[in-house]
Amino acid sequence: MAIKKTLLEDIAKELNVSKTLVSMVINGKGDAYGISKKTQEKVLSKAGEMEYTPNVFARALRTGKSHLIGLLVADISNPFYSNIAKHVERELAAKGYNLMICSTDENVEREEKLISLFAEQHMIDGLIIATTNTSGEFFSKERLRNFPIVFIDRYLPDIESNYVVANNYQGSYELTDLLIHKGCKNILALNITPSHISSLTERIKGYKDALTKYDIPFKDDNLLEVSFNNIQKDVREKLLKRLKQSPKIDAIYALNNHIATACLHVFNEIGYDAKKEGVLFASFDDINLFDFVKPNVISVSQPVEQIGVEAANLALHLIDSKNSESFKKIVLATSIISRN
Amino acid sequence: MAIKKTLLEDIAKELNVSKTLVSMVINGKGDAYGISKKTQEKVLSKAGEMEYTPNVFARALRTGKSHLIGLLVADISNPFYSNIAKHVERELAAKGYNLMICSTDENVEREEKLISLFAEQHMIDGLIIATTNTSGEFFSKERLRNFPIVFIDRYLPDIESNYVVANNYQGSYELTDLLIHKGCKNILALNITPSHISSLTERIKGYKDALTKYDIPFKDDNLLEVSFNNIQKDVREKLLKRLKQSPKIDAIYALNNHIATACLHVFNEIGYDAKKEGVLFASFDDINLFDFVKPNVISVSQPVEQIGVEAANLALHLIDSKNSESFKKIVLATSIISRN
DNA sequence: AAATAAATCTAAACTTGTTTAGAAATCGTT
DNA sequence: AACGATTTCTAAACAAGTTTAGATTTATTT
Repeated sequence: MAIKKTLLEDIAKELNVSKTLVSMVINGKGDAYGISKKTQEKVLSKAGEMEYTPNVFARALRTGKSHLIGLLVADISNPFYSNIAKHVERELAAKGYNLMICSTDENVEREEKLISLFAEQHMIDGLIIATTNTSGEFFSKERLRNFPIVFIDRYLPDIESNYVVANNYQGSYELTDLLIHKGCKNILALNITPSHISSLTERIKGYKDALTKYDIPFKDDNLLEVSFNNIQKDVREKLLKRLKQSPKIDAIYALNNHIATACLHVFNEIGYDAKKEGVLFASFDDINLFDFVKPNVISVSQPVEQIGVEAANLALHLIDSKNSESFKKIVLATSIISRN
Repeated sequence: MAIKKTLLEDIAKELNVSKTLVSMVINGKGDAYGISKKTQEKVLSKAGEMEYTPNVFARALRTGKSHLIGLLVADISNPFYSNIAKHVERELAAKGYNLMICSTDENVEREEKLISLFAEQHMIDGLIIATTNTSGEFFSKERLRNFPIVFIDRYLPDIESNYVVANNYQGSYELTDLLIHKGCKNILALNITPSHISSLTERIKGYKDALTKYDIPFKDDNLLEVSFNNIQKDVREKLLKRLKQSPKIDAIYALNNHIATACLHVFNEIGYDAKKEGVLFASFDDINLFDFVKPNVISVSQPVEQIGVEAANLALHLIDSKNSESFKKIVLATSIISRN
């Protein structure tokens, strides 16, 4: 038997005023609607006394605004995403918005279902998303066309959109450049396939362009593609095979943190000592524990906090400015952590 | 200019029936209300054709149910919590519920504010929470008394509640037991203070009881308390100091993953080689990258998936059974990962 | 003091569904 | 054909706010 909640009407009755007035005052529009200061105070104090809190559903139903922003990520257990989530949440909280985080489990269907529920239903006022979708088709739907959406981490090249991403090309280029400077000529890159994801294609491009700069020919043998659904097994298989082939590699470059972790597992399993073999190990995406893992990890660190903050503010901006001017594309610099 | 959404009424008009009927059919209550099969089919096909999706706010306003469950954690960027979140989400998705994850940033006020918003407002149907609160007072409020709440990771000893936690006592006891079996007699434990958090007090208890079992007297010098707000700095300071004192320690036991990471940073900074020093390193909470970090980490792994699944199901159970029978307390076994 | 203007407040409509109470149509029975 | 019983459907109330249009009350002007 739940306690009856205090309603606007209850306060109104207590004070012998209309609930209209109470609503206006509670929403801080007392002055705008010319409610006397004295009355405003009465209402506010009574509301406090009666522990009034508005019913979010009634409010959202009428106003079409929920003051809720959705964050959809592929996998909330990935520290890259959970760190972004933390910063988005902080930034939004400061602005009076709440964040609803959902993990799609790398499942496109689930992602689309959640977007339908949240965005089309206007359950949320805006959406921040690291999409797992391969094309922009879904987002081009009439109903979503005018919904405030901010892509993070990845964007879809076939549609115009607002996004906040790290400069994947530049980061990968610099990392490769560093490896080359450290004397590497046979850098084995491990990527995810199918790599329709913008961040990954750009990392590959940066890698290749850096090679080109130093006249190092790119060899197909030095780019292993591992299946997205089976990273661990694939990395194991292909890496083991490649390690036996010549020309011998002098660096291993994992294109994201999942692959990096998978490589570490393989090293561990076969007792591979990269240092002894004279092989450098690098990873795009930094994990703070990399500071302590055995093969030294040279990594590209993404500005996680900045991504979160910028994405939050961009989302809020889009919500405020209904007339969708131009699309905002924010590209943030990465930094190399070399851990000599 | 947002496209006009399809409403129940629109479908009703198209078919020349009442919106009541449409609502009944859409909610699968057609048979219960005796709507003819033929009409039901008409409605369903028209609804599909017009891409109808109900307004969640209107529905929630009327029914008082949102089919949304809240998950409040102190810090979503902590892999322990983000992993639980992932499993809770999976489990709930399978049951037709959505999860709303919020991170309170270890801020009690923010936690209470979010609970007020979500729970008291019935924005969510149930709450799963790793509370940062120190007492059960807030949760004893009339308004929350009958709200379905499942505590995870930590519970509040001063109130009766439903909870799903790991067996912190047993895990810590076994870990200490293992260290002793490996020859350790001076096990330095690092804990967070003030340690009102149930999980931590139980870990301490397990540690002490294991010592007692082997007639090893507990020494105050072997329990360092680091401030919650300043883990890194405190660990550094106190650990460095203790390392210089005698009797020399032969094991370092971090009572959670934050402390473990902080210890690793200190080791790194001062070039402390635990192995060479003959000191074992242990941690409550496992992180998968521990597999690769330099001082071997002996850890207690919590059944993250199980915690998530059990918490989700317990929450759903509480939502269904309004009459709050007895409180369910689920305590799950941990496992030791010794990484010799 | 009447007329006009300004300040303060309110009744009713509105948001979009769900549910209740009851109407209309169909059927079966004598 | 009349009656009640079923079957099928609907109008209106309801959830709890916000907003609009307009009503009162008070103040100002002549």
